[in-house]
Amino acid sequence: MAERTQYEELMRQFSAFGAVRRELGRILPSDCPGGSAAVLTLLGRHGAMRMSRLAELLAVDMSVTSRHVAHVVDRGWIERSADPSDKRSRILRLTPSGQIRLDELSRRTAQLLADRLSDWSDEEVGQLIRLMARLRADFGDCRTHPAQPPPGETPHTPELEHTTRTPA
Amino acid sequence: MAERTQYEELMRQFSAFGAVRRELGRILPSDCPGGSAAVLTLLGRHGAMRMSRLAELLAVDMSVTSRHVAHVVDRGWIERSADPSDKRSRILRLTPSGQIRLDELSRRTAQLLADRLSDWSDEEVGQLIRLMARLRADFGDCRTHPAQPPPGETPHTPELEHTTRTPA
DNA sequence: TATTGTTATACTCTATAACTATA
DNA sequence: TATAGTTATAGAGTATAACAATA
Repeated sequence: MAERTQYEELMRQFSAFGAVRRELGRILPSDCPGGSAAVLTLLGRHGAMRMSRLAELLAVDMSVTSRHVAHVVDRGWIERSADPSDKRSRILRLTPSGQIRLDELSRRTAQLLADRLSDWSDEEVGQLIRLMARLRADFGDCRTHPAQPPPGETPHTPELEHTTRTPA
Repeated sequence: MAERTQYEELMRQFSAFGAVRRELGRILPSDCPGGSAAVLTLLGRHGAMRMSRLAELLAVDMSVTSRHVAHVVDRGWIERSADPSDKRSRILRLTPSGQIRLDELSRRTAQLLADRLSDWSDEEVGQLIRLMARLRADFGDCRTHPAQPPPGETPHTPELEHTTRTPA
């Protein structure tokens, strides 16, 4: 358990991290914004999956996922096929052209990181990865355990949710 | 210098960090979005300053800073007074009501972090702070050293810039 | 002419809500 | 009735460009 001033400093670093995020976003091709890149990356890493699973991995609402996916499908980078076992579901899968796109993105990103973090040791990069993974885990299931809303405000999720979707 | 797969993993963590950011955003009062909170925090930490300095600390374009500041001024949380030494400039300063708002935000944020990171040691939180600060430094001056733009794309900043503003 | 700041416009990401189709 | 997914709409954040006032 850390002290309050430490939490304030951590919050400051979180806020400043936006600059890193934006810088990484600048190397994306104009037809492949961040949302599309995230979809390609997750499909590349985890293989074919349903929309709901992708929404969970992206940690955003399924409506958002649907929009990102539509953009990527339009460009032919993934295919959206029917799930024979449940006709409501759709299975997402990288196409060969999507794999090429992903490889290119991956190469470009690694290049930029290698450039900016040239004086970081392997161990230091690993440390940051571990801490951020743990951070994510401890904040994980954000949408299933909503924070106490500000007084006078309506909570964004009225009850415990076990899905990553808009309440009906 | 780390390996490529490590950079890809790091990128994945960066991407997933969005969920943490959004969760932290959910505890903000509806009249104080993230941009306003960042303005208050930086003025509280560094004291009165000019727009250009604030834009530099926020690491966003001055046009964005201007918008955030206008929102905060409208609510009476900061005052925007003329700089006697340069009539083009404006000095920003927290008002007493802004200080109260900031204290409240700070308290609420520390509370959420203390809750989510309850099993992190003081040392671990410090480690994350140090690594993120270094990350920010190594990505720092993003706008003054633009990354190589994608092939076939126009660079966002045509030349080396030494200010945080839209090229005229 | 160059600099400080503001405003108008456009784009991305996100959430909520309403809707369709299937279970 | 509940679930998977889509679409419409609204709000926040950001960047670029054009502009006004001052240096």
